[in-house]
Amino acid sequence: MTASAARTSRRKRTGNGAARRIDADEIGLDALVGHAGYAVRRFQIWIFQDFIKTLGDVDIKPTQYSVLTVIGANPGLSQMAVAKRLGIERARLVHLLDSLEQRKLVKRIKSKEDRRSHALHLTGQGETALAKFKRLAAEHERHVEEKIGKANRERLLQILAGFT
Amino acid sequence: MTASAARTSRRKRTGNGAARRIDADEIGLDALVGHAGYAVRRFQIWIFQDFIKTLGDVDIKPTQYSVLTVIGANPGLSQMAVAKRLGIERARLVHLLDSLEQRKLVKRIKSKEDRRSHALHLTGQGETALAKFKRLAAEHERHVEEKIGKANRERLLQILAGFT
DNA sequence: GGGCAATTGTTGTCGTCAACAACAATCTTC
DNA sequence: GAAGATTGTTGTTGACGACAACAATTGCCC
Repeated sequence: MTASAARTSRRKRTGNGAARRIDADEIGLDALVGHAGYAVRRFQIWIFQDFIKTLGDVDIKPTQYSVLTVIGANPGLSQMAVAKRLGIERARLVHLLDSLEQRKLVKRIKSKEDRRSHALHLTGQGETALAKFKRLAAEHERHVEEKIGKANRERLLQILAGFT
Repeated sequence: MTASAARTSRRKRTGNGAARRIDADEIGLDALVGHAGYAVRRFQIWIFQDFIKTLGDVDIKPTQYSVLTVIGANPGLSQMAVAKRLGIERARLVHLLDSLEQRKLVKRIKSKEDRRSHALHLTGQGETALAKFKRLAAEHERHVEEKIGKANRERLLQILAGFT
């Protein structure tokens, strides 16, 4: 049916149609190639793994990094505002902030304007730590460049700019 | 510090530095813009949601679709081969196939060459169903085109071709 | 050719994460 | 002031990846 059915293999046993011993890279994906979602999913897995590995020493994962970055750039934000901006549920953000607060990177300050909400700030430690995280994140970004090419990375960011 | 700190708001109360009432779209992302991983993650969320919605009537999710497509294009594959090719763990694939087999889309046939393994095939129902799924998936792909542009989608697939 | 390592499918556990629902405290609105 | 909305919190559920253990079977090695 497809081209892959005619390929050879380490232990070929063609003819009866049953199980041949084949390698993963000779399996045809057929319609799957040409699906943006599939390519994006695989790429996203790769990129997250590299991020986690590159920031492994400081134990910061992508979501934590995004939270710290947004708070650093917008001190005093409420949890609701951060959650909405990053597309995180506020229930999830609670635990994320619990962890970051325990590590003394972030502090929740009771707002006086709205006593329901917390104004989020980086601690002193948090600021210097974030600076280091950003350096490591830049290193990770260089890995992306090495993987797909500098120009392609630029183009990718341009294409997906509407989703930030 | 950042430009966003000087912006206005619905209920501005600048000066004391505490909580202002601000909208999500006026929060600066600072360093987050320019991170490929963040853009890709947001895009992937959007694209999966659209896929799930578009294939909602037939209740097929992206992973199920990828499994059916690979089996359809390579009949007789073992579970191990499918798992390796799609980057799914074989433990996870067990449940996926249980579900697809219950829905009479896929059948596991005991292989005679290697009695440990199962040769995976689509059923008759599975073939006609997959044809329908592919039509819906093509519709989803058109949504992607409308979102980012036809040329950009092509370029995206080209850039990420190495991850399929 | 007999024994040992590797592979395949399966089951189970653990930790992460998104999606909800419910709740108390507080704010907004009328 | 009362009713409804919002904020942070807690808890539950289900999907998912990573791992480990296991039986059945195969491949390999001496």
